[in-house]
Amino acid sequence: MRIATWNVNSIKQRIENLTAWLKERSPDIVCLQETKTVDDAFPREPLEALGYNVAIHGQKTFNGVAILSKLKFDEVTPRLPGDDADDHARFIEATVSTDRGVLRVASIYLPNGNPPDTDKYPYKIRWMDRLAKYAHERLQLEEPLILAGDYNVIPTADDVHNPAVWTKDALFLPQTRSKFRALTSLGLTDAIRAVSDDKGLYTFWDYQAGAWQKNWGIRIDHLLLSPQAADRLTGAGIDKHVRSWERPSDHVPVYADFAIEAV
DNA sequence: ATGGCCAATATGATTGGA
Repeated sequence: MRIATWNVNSIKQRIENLTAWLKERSPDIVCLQETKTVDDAFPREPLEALGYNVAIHGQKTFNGVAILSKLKFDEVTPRLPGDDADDHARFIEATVSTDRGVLRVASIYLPNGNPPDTDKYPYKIRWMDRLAKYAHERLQLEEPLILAGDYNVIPTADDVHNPAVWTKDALFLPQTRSKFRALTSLGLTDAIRAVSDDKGLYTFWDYQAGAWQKNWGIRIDHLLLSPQAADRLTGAGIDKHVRSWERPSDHVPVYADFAIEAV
């Protein structure tokens, strides 16, 4: 079972890159973020033509998440619990059936939080608290659980080209990193860090200032695994080459492989 | 760190991204 996450920065602008990458990497389940469209306008057909079931939770203009799955969905649930007034489309969870029982996958688009001196930062922190509460509850189910998405968190100084530049950014502030550690400390494993201690593993390069050409990247897209998923992890990687394609997203796909099979 | 981008929106200047 191969499970991936990709912030596509508009599903409509990225549909050709997405289908090309799906053919190349053949993931079984894909979590998408920043689809940036209402559900009625989501391009389902080219994805269904490749054998994917499509679960979407979008909104006009901004945000938007989706899950693609070659396995049939058993349950699909949009919205992160904990704040009924939060109308941003940033979370969708689905379950599928496997030889290890229920496999639960969530596609997550955690708020950016910049600039930190506005109400955007406390919204990010509250969202992280809600995510930790949700994760704590889900972990008690003792299922294979994968929380995959754009976390907008640079976990450590090894995950950014020049840490000093980012010290006052919402993605790297001490409180942000502390909240991320609180999340992983519940018992979640960062799939990429389970397979590599290398520096320079990035998932995002800004469109501006030649960031890609200079490799000024950051690692902010993560797959966090419950113990029951981490125990079955066989590999993980970042498809960096996708950033060099025509009309790229500023993020690239991240994937992990598991010794878990469809039934 | 920024000279340099990109996407959506009743299409022209703004907002959001990270």
